[in-house]
This record gives sequence, structure tokens and C-alpha cells, in this order.
Amino acid sequence: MAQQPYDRYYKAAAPLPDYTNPEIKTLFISGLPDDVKAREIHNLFRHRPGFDACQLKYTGRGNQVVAFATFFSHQSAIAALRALNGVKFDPDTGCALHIELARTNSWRKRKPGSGPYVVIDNRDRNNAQGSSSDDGGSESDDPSETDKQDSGDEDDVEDKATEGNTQACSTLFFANLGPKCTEDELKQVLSQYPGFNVLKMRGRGGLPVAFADFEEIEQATKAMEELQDTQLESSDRGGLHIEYARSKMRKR
DNA sequence: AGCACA
Repeated sequence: MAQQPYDRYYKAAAPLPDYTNPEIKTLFISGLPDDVKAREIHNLFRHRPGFDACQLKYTGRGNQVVAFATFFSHQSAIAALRALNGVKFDPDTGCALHIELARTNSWRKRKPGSGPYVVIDNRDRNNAQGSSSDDGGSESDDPSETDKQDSGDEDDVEDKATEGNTQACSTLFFANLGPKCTEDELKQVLSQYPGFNVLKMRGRGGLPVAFADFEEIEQATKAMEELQDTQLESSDRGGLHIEYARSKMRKR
């Protein structure tokens, strides 16, 4: 009853996950219900700092499905692992996520044009599921997975051009930071976004706020969208609140 | 809701 087929699967596949290998930026996720959608995996990780892309994989072993999530750094992968490992993914069945560092990084880089997640379906070609090199080879756009085709990137994102009342600006304003938030922590997150220039933190009578300057408005927008509501490790409150700054940061 | 630096 409580015995899950994937238990056997991942124990056999990853006998001793190496949590210390700093090369690995990819997480291996099992414990997923077999009707999980790639979109759900994406939503699970999309607000984690440093998240790059993910893939859902039908292993071909029964209905078993696993996922891989790739980050821009080992550290951010570990942070997401710690935050999400053991989390109840399906409240009905109570089944919990099992997350480990993957044994090898995903070779797949997110291409500018392509979506943030991909589906790999081995259910029909039931061969070659034991080897370590079967992690892809195809960008198979499965017709059964049509959720992503029209909208590409988002499904629950309201993409107004502006946040609050402010005009788009290449400097971002960060609020809802915890008192323990450091410049380094924020810098580390932001440095993973193209065009990131300078960070300035200000302690506004207790709670810190921050300003992050980007080369281009588009790059600031991208970072804002991806980091909005992200929980920093230092946070003792809700996720990041980000808006366009009211004025561009002064050049020095 | 909280937006500085000059």
C-alpha cells in the first residue's frame, strides 16, 4: 500500500547521492504522482533563486515519472533542495517529494526561444532506461503535453508592463527583506541575471531595502519577474517584493 | 507599504 514503486527506482539509480560535489547544479526529483505536469514542476521551482530550467521525464517504468531541475549554481540547487525536499506535493495522497542532487548535470541549457521546461517521454520506447546517458537526446514535444504550447513561458503570471504605479525602469526596488538580509546574499542571487550592474542596500530605520541596477530595462524586467516573491534564505517574512525603482540609480 | 545615491 504505502510501498511506492519509485522507492525502488531511485534507490537503484542513485545509491549514494553526493551532496558535496560542487559541480552538480541539477536536482533529481522523485516521489511525484504519475499525473504530474511539467508545468507543476516548473511552478515548484520557478521562484527559487538561481533556477534555470526543468524537465519532466516519463521513465518508461510503469507510469513512473521523475523530474530534473537545473540551477545556475550548485549553491542555489542545494538551497532549493533543502527548501523542497520532503514537501507534500499532493495533499490527497500525501506523497512527499524526494529530492537529491542529480548524478550528472543536465546538459540541456535553456535556449532563449524555448520554454523553461521540457518533457521527455520514454513510455513507448521501453528500452535503454537503465543507462546514465539517456537523459534526453530529444526535445520531444509530446502532443499529450499541450499546456505550454501557446503561452510558452507562463501560466499564472499576470504580465502587466508595470508593477504598482511605477514606470518601467532599469533599476529595481527590493522590499520585504528580512533584517538579516545581507548585500552579499542579494548580490549572489542577482549576479545570475544578465545585465546586472550594481546593488545598493539602504537600512530604512530597521528594515533594509535595496536597489539593483541593470543595463537594460528588459533585463531588469526579466529579473523582477523571475525573482518576484522569492524567499531568500535570510527571510523571516514573506518573499521578495520587487518593483521598478522610481528613478534610475545614479552612475556613481 | 516601505524608493537612495547626487
